[in-house]
Amino acid sequence: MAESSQSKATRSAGARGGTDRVLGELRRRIANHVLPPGVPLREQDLATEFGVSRARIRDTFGILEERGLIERIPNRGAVVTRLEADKITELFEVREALEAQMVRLATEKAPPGTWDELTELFGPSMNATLAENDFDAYEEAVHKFRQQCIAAADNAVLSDLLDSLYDRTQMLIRRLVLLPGRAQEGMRQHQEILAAMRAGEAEEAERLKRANIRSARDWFQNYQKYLM
Amino acid sequence: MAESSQSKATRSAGARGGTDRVLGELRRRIANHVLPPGVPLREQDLATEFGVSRARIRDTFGILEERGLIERIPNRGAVVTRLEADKITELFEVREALEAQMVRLATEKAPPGTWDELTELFGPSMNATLAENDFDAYEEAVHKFRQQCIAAADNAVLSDLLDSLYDRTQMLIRRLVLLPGRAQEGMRQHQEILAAMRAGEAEEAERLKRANIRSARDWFQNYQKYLM
DNA sequence: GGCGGCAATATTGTCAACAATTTTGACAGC
DNA sequence: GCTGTCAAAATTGTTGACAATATTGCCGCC
Repeated sequence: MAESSQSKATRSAGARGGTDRVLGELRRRIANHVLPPGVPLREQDLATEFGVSRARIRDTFGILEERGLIERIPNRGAVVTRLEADKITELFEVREALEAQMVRLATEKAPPGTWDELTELFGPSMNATLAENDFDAYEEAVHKFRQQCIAAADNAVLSDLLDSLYDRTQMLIRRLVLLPGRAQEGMRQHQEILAAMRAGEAEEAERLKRANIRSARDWFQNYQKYLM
Repeated sequence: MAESSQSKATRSAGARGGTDRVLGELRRRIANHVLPPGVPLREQDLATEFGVSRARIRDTFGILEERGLIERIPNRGAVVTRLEADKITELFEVREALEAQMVRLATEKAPPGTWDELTELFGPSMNATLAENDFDAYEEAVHKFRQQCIAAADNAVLSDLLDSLYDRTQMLIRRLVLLPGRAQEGMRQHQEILAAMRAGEAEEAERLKRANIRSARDWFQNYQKYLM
């Protein structure tokens, strides 16, 4: 995430000047629920905190709204977006398409050996870790998988869209991991995906990733009342 | 396009106040190359033209930049984005994933009979129209296909992403149609996609749509020097 | 003609003030 | 306690001025 935000700034050669710093920080806080859903955002307060003009904050708000992270209501201000269940379903449907493509492109474009280290990471030691309910290590592994695929896919447009989606859903994804049996299932799925990727079977890897996101969506729908 | 822009305004209950009007108009001009790539956009001039504050224009610029339609350079202003070949390739890769998902969802969600009228539209009379090099009718049919799929897919997040992508690529897509044989190929492909959709074969429809976008990308790459 | 220097001009970025709108708090009445 | 009214306070939206930065035009020199 931080890397992607940084790469965007680099790519635009500082196009947004001070906005990137503010934007990156607000994205982080919103994505992590440091600023939780429903919280109002005050222009002047943020301008003071970040030492920028109010105009700069308003500029940033435009971008945050476009990324679905906040909602602005005329004359009333901005609030951090609350995700409703139907919107989450929509996000999963889009995520399914984009992450499947990410995996497909990564498989097609990556040189041999790219996925060896990750395959080890998702190996027997991780199974043992999960048996002890250590979700941190699993989460970190999934994060690493994700980053490596994005890098290998080598598509900045896709990368940005995935980041944007992730900003909006990461706390939910984190909660999903806690559901009994979900992590173990996800683990198996990632192992299969990686096996297909190592074998260079892009279409199969894509199909498996698609199934992985669909199952996440199913878990969300089955446990919806505990998650929201 | 106009409908989607309108639906966004409705959904947010006027969240952006006057920004939507300005945003919609600038999107239209940029997408259609009324404001062609490379053209500078002057804040004060636009503020005067639209009768809004300069702050409102800057707000809109933030959004346009987030949608990839303009680039802003500190202290120098905004210009309409020029699409380089590698960025176009990236856009095609993303488009492939999203439009395939659009078609898949549309197939899964639409009631029987939804695609009958479109199938007729892409029928023998359109073949005859194309034989006379009447691309307008074909383009209109593809547009109608697209809109109907977006509506049937019933996913606002996906819809917005597709709109955003289309804004950025529509002039190129229009040029592609002119290439000798491209429209005829596209025509066949749409007929096949619609057949799969009518048969309720979501996965097959998706595969065919994917192939359709991939072939568009191939045509772009083969005729790149004539198109840019 | 090309280059450099410099002033004039244009444009963005910021600031402060104020208009417009909304929210909050205090109070009275039921 | 709840509701309505009204003033005070808070916040957004706009405006104009000006600082900061970049561009353009003019002139002189080689």
